Amino acid sequence: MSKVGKKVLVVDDEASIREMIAVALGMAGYDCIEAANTQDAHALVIDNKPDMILLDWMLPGTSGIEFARRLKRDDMTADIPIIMLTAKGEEDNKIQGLEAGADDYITKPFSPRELVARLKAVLRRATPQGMDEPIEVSGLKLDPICHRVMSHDQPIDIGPTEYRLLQFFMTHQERAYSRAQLLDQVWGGNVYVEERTVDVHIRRLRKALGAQHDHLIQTVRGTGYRFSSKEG
Amino acid sequence: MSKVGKKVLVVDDEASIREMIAVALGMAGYDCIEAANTQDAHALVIDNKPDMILLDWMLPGTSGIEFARRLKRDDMTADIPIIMLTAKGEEDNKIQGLEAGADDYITKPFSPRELVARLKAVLRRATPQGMDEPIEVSGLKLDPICHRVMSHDQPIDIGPTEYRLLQFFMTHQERAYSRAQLLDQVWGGNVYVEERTVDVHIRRLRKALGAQHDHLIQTVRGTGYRFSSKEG
DNA sequence: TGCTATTGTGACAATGACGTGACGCTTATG
DNA sequence: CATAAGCGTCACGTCATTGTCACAATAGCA
Repeated sequence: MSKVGKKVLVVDDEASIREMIAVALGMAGYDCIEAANTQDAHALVIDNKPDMILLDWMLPGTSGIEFARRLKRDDMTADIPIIMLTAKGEEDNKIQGLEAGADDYITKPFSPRELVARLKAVLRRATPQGMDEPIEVSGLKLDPICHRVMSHDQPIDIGPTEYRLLQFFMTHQERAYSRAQLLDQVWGGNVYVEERTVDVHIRRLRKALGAQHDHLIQTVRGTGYRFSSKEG
Repeated sequence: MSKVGKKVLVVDDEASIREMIAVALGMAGYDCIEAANTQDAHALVIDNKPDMILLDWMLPGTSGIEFARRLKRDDMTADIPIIMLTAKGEEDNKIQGLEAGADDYITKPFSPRELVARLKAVLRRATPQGMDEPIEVSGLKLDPICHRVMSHDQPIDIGPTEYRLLQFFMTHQERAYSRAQLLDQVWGGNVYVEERTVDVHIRRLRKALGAQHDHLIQTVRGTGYRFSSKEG
């Protein structure tokens, strides 16, 4: 039934939080190792090579962000996804954390279910080969490194949300997604947004793609949307 | 008409709060059942199997947290998401509530809009869709993941009802079904539609499949229809 | 061959889902 | 501070889908 659990390193100075996370992850079939500070954590990373790290922002000693930076600088550990745990209202920290290389963040307090959901999403997204390689479909090219979309060598100007939407579609082609799934994957799990908002961004993306490529995004009536180069 | 809303159990000792929530949920298309204490609530959970529970923290008798723990301990009820209603400033309670298995919390006072939004988000996370395998019969392939029907790599365009009809047939081949059975299985149990409506959708499906595949759907005179790759 | 029950077929109005433009709000940018 | 850009929501228009009907076609049977 359950696959061999991925190893998750939890870094937090509060033992009760670690305990709660460990329980939640255990029930979801993950192996959990714990550290109370970044020094122990660093040793455990080298030692156990976990598949993912849950990292509290507020830590005594070296701050979480510094720890994240150090991991991302080392090729051996740069590929390990990091989810940052932040307290409510620390918006600035989130941005800094993401810039430091974190792959997602969760605001405390969070539910075990949400934790596992985000964790799954990040692990799913963390396909090593994918994230930085350009993707091209029938003359439409998305380059994550340049953070730019090109249509036959002509730049296409779109907003951040449309970019993430297109990136998700191009990395998950052929498959149909409901509005709810798109909100989860593109907007992030814990935002409360009307489902019809997806329609509007689909519209903006289609318009930006132009007649040349807008047929790539197909409406699946009664279900959601799909990205496919095949006609539909 | 057919959209039977999800059932939501509201547990709160103040009737006015329950009333307000019931109205808000009703307008959003949810069925709402109410309980004033955890004993009634527990009976209603067993009885009605709600899809989600809104649970006030401060309750006379068994506290909300105890109630939540009991539900999460029972396999039959452990999967029901719980949103806790807490008063402002009860930060400790929130953490305890989440540890007890609650999936989210809302701080009073809250707007109906926020309530519905959070509720949607939790329900969205709680209902992952199953990964179904594609089915193929003599060049006709139905892929539930792409939500698409292909005839020898050519997409076939059909409406949602025809899609569900075809999906049911392809997962229940070789057997004849009456119109009443098809209405049950494809339309859903408690909708009133004429039996002849099935004929019309069979017709539409056959037409969409084209001469290539329409013989797969066979008329069983006096009984109903059957999906089979064998002739006659 | 006729007769009747059953099914096929095209059309139609009502419904609902989706597309589309506009608006106000927030946040970046100068 | 002013301006611009991006975002989420709404209201309305448009079109696909749906259930129903009337009538034509067909199979089964006397």
